[in-house]
Amino acid sequence: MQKKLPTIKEIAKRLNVSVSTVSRALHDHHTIGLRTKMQVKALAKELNYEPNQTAIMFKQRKTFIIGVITPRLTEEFFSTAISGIEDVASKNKYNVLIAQSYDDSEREQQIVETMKNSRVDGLLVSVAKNTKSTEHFDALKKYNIPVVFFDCVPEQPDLNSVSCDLHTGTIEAVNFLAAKGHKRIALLNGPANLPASNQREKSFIEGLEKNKLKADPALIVETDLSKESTYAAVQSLLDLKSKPTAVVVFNDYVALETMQYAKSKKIRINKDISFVSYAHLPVCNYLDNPPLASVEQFPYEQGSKAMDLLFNILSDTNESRKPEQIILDSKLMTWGD
Amino acid sequence: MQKKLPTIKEIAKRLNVSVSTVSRALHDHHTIGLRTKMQVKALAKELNYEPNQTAIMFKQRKTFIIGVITPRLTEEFFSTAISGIEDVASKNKYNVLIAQSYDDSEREQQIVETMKNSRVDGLLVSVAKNTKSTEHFDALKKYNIPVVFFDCVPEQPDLNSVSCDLHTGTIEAVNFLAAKGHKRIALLNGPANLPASNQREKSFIEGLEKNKLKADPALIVETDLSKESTYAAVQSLLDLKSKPTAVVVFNDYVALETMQYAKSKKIRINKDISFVSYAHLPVCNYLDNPPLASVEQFPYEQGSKAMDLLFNILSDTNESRKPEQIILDSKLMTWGD
DNA sequence: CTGTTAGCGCATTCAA
DNA sequence: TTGAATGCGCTAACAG
Repeated sequence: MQKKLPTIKEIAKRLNVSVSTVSRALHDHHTIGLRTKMQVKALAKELNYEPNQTAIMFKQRKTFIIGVITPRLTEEFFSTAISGIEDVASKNKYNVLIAQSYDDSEREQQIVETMKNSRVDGLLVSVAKNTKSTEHFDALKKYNIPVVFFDCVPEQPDLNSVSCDLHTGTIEAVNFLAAKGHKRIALLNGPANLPASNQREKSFIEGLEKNKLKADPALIVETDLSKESTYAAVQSLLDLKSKPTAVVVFNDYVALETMQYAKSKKIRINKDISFVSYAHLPVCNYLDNPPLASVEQFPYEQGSKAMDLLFNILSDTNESRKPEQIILDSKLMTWGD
Repeated sequence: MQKKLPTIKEIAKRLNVSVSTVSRALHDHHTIGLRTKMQVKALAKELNYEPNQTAIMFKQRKTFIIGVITPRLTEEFFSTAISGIEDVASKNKYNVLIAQSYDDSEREQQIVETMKNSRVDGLLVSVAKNTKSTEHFDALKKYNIPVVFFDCVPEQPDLNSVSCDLHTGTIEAVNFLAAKGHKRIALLNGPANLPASNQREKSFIEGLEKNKLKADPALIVETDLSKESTYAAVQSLLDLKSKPTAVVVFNDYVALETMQYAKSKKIRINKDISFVSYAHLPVCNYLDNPPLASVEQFPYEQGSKAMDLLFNILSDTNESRKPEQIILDSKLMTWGD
């Protein structure tokens, strides 16, 4: 329970002026006398007056709070994205409320409900993996709470979103390997039901074709992202009569497990088989054998741009603004300085 | 700007009852007729009525928001701690507002100000490295906003805090190395002005003594945590006539750099020189040569216990509650399953 | 330039 | 069991 703090009423009483005068003085309203303004400000400072934000939220129907929902914080991708969000938000005097869905659609739905009730001014969401429908977000429209999706964006038109197109990076990855002379390049992909997986596969095949390599279906395998599933997928590649000499892996985490497993099978990393991945985690810098390269998806930029977009929407008086999809290009990068 | 939503007044009008009746009905107040209660609830559901949290915050002088300030989110330690906080908070219907100080004391101060103005019910803080004074937190007492510090706790009595005592883990670390036959054990410590460094050094020396090893001052070196400084510190150890055979390193990040540098100097990791560290980052699992062991500081537990403590303080009617310092024991751990 | 007044949505005290 | 009235702190429309 908050303590009782000085209010404009208090200041008004002491100065024998009206509350509106005090309010105007504190806001540098143009219809205020310089003398009274000075007096009011002086007393305000003396009393350590601070406007009661909750009263302002209530009155203005505006909380200056942005809600952010991500699957988890501990994944560096998301904490970096949130840093981007927070930096932009704080520059605009907004606060950031966070919650984790743990990739659980139901929990996500519940969080949306909470955020709605606490009257956030807007929402930034990277959806849970198993979120298929966007119904629980549609409800927010009725409440005039704009949503901007980022990174993991629902497959649906007419949404505001910021995402990173994996196409360029994937093509670069295949080019990179092809340039090194690899002919049999495998794709260790994520679950087929993820848009992220489809994008990778599509671009991967396109990359092969561009390099006049034919796509062998046996070289495209899939993991549900669990360790066991990844191991099985890798093993299936190793079991092939004609093994791949290079693998494009779903992301760095999976790549770490993949390489660990391969190593245990006496495969020499990046010699017998080369690896390229997605995410470009800084920590791979410290590996003895990191993937040769990794597709950067710019989480900080995604976060900050999503926040920018949300602010644009919020400050847009036009009610029926067209949804905007901002798409960044991914980029193949190495860990060299 | 929020849209106009159904209010209790609206429900009251439609049902030809008073607003107070509606309010009571929705709260299952005991002085309410069953019939009217049912009617009210039915209509509330039909209209999709949701109580306006901002009005409640305003009226009740309570926001159900907890502010969390950490140096940065991208460090897994902190994002894990925040997960602990968020899990406990959401179980108690509280929301979590986050902000990063980037280890800058001034920025931290500014954030405290913002949080104070947005009337958070309480604050959880892991202070910036260069924060010496706690003045900016003292101010919060006047506003009745309790603060619980965690992990990086100011050296000052009479604070509420949750921290992890490095003593046990450090002793275990030295024992561990001594048991492996190491006689010359070095400490690559952090900046001397950090409490965290002092704790390590004190316990380190105690550990040596317990193992009847004498502490050689030349074996205690220091890094300001920058890569260059770390390299220099490592080099100074390698330059010794009588090199250490084992090093206790400030944390895993520093250890990664240390080992990378040592490797470049043809030192065989954990053969020529063994390494033990602090933090126990999961990602070290994937290194070819992780430190042999690392002192776990239980960020999730620190976060959740700090949140628990804050709730206890918040629900404590007793104004002058004694400050409580909760101290967890650290623990030396390896990355083996 | 300044004062008066109303009202945001809700909980709550006092009457009935 | 219910209603009427009040006020939380602030902004803003309107009147002077």
